[in-house]
Amino acid sequence: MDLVYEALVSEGGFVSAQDLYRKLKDRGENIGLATVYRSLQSLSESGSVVIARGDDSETIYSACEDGTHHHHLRCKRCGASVKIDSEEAERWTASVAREYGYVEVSHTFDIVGICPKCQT
Amino acid sequence: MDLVYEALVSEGGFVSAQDLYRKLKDRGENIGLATVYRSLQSLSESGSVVIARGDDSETIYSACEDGTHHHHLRCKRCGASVKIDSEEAERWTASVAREYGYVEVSHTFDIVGICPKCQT
DNA sequence: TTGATATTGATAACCATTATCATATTTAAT
DNA sequence: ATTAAATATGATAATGGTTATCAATATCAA
Repeated sequence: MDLVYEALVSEGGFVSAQDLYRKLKDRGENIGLATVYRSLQSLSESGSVVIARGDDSETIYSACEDGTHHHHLRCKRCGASVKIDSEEAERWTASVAREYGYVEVSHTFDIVGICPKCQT
Repeated sequence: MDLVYEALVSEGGFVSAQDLYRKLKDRGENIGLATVYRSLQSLSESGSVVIARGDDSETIYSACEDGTHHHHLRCKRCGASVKIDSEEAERWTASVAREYGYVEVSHTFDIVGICPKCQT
């Protein structure tokens, strides 16, 4: 679990479990794919890893110590992400929910683009 | 394809391909699962069906003729959804993208709650 | 009609994720 | 330190949604 977390931290952005597993194996670590999945799930439950789901069918993970609610702007090329404040958007969703009488409203934002480094 | 579209329209909200297939079969239609997937994909490409991805691993679809960019507030119980205007949120994402120098930024919002009808 | 093209349904293949299980490792109590 | 119980690990099988394959059928043009 520590191994997985460190690898994810050194990754610096979003990465899939499969990719993380491959990189750990390439580095010579003796680790199983199941352990990578288990660790990522535990870490996300404990709040030190955030989960996102891109357009493809893979779930992607990123180390993030910030337990407060926020969102990420993610690079579709390299997976790098910046934490973004979303007060405005929070207020917007709350008012929309109220307007239509929906309760227990939660939201997930997937905001992707190309980061400055990945722009040729 | 027409059959799938009509079934999706009569559904009135978000539903998975598997569920739609089951309902069509239960109704006595002679249709294959592959055709349901193919039709939904074509329809989403032509812009008459929108795609969302819930918490679970299923992709869900909803008929939506509106080609303009907007979002949906969806009920996690019954799949019903209301179209919501998102001007505010659009401006917010655009300004965030500019702030961090990201280009070609797109976003997907998944906003779910419990609709008035499903509140006991 | 007839031949070419496209669509369909059944089913196999795919692939990310999860469950299983025997082994190894850690922990706790004596 | 020893040992027994509890837990974590790695390998691999199983799961399930989605896609690819392919023969059969339907559509269309000449």
